[in-house]
Amino acid sequence: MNLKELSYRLGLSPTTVSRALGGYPEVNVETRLRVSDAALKFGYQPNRRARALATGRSFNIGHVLTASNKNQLVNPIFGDFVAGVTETSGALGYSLSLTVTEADLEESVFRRLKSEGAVDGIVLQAPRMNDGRIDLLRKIGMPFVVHGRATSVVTPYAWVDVNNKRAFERAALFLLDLGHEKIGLVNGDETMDFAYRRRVGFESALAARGFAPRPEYLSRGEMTEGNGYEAVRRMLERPDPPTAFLLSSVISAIGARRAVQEAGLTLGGEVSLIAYDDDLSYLSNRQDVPMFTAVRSSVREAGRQIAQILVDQIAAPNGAPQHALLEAELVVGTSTGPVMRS
Amino acid sequence: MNLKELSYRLGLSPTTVSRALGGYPEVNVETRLRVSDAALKFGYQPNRRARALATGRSFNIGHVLTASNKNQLVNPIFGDFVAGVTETSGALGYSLSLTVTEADLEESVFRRLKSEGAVDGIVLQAPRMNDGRIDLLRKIGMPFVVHGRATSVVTPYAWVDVNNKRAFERAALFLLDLGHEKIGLVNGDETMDFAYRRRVGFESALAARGFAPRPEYLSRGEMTEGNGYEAVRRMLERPDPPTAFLLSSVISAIGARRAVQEAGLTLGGEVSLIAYDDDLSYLSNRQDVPMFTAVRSSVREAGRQIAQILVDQIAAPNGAPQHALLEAELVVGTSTGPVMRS
DNA sequence: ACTGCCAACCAAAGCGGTTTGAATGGGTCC
DNA sequence: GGACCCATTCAAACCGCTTTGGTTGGCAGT
Repeated sequence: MNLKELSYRLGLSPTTVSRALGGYPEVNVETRLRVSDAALKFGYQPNRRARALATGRSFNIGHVLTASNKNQLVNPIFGDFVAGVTETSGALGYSLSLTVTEADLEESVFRRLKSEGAVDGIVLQAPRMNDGRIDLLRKIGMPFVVHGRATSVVTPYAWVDVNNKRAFERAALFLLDLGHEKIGLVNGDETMDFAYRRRVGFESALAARGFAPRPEYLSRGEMTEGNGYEAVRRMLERPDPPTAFLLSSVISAIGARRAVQEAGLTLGGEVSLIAYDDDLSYLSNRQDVPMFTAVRSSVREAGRQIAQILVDQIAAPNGAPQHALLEAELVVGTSTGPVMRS
Repeated sequence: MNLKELSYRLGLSPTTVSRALGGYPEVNVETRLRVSDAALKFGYQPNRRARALATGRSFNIGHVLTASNKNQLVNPIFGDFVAGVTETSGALGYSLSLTVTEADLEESVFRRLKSEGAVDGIVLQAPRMNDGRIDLLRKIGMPFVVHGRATSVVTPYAWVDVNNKRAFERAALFLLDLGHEKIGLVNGDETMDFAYRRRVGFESALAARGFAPRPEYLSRGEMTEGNGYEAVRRMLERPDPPTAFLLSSVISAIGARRAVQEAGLTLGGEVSLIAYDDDLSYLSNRQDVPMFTAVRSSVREAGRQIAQILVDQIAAPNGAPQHALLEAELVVGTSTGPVMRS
């Protein structure tokens, strides 16, 4: 069932039927009703491909996954993030279109998506501190919203980010207030902007209490269970081990918990731990009393806001770029306690 | 830059340019070269929307996420699975288009995707034992491939599945051979087909050794860390606790590990544990000696195969439905050991 | 009765490709 | 020299919708 067929059956022109369904005012109320009844009855849905061609919009928003051979890692937040984006974009009539590429081909993929007209806008994930993708997208005129920010990009762009600096500052101050002076930071890959900001927040808290950061208490890397385990194990093996840890993800925190337990120590006792919690659905830290004390911000909610901003941006490409800064909440769980003097 | 413009600059008709780029034989070699050079030079890419309309194909494959209000859970394998699908489908010229919907609206979403012509085929995830979606998709003539199977659907359809029965049978036999007679099964939601098959495999192994399944050693539910923890904790609190556990996912296995450690027991010592490992990239169990003894099959690889089969199916909708049964490997890690008599 | 206006509807021109059916022209064969 | 073929190329139709720029006819105003 297509428009021509439907309009023929109704004894109307395709124009009128299209307008009736599109909600245009120059259609008689009675006619509009007749049309929408018939559309329902015959199960008519405008063909998306034809609509896309006629309107010049694809009703797709794009998201590019990069997977180099070295790094087959899928971002653990991917699922929840995408669920959030899709939830909102879907309600606004857009679907999310995924592409995978080698990391070094990402820019050519953006160019292709643009010249093919495959997507109307792009969601940019995991910006690095100096991320060339932002300028590229602007240059080729592709609407986009960044999940995160890129410190060294100065021209304005649309973004949604968590206040990572403040979150880690608060977390560190919380530990310092409990008397912990030796705090290990198990950070993400610090070429990533969020990881850089987290370290800045951490060090700013230390400085506020008169402490200097100690390089041997810093670890950076992919946020996997294994890396969390290794980092904490190594630091605990030091002659002067940290009494507390700040972890960049619940996943690495799980590895940290393993290392702590293997060392015969207990969380919330000899060792305190605060994790950054993206509120992933399959790794819930939302028990009555959370297992991990955490700074928490829902990555799913970030996805929702990004979709909304992106669709706005597509509708008004020349409007001022919107952005949103989400504050993480500090939830106290069982993994922290006052420092124990030995 | 579009076809008309490009052909004008080349002094050729759109027809010839289109054919030259499309690789049709009736184009002079020299002309073809001239055309592809120019296309490269001007950065010409056929407009996807126009191509879609002309060919009647969208070059999208669809995947529908369901998220009811009760169940906001994102399948933990989602990220890796989607990465696998996209990897292969992308290489074949298809992108993956995601939609989210309330679970009870899923069928109407399928119908809409069909009548809108938004996607050329669908990847169906997480089939239940009696899954109406399979018959629906067949009925509306939408090509699809199922990730998993649906026991009570008898008409043939395309699928890729792991031999879940065999995997759990082997895992259980391995534990039985170590002398474990009291084995707890922490299964997924048994309305899901894979979970059902896993239990069948488990019980078949027990039967082979002359044991009957004990309902108090069975737990079913979402495969979260929390559920793994709870299930194992409860079973360990029994007067006659299991000496070994079979877990349906590494995520619940992580919860299980927590419960075991809290009970003051050690994995591979008083308690053995085997997990089903989907080989998720952010929860790697691929150390030199894996942490968890596991039956392992890469969900990403399954995604790749599904994409290939689906694209084949789209090209030849009337061909016999292909399928693939993947065998899981049993990898021995540190979480299992012979039963300890008390 | 004539003009002007407005509500309602429609024909036709795109959108940018692919594909059908035909045209062109040089070479081959007899 | 004429018929035939084949290799190339092209004009035009088509995919199914949106949108521009009318057209129609009834009614109010004078």
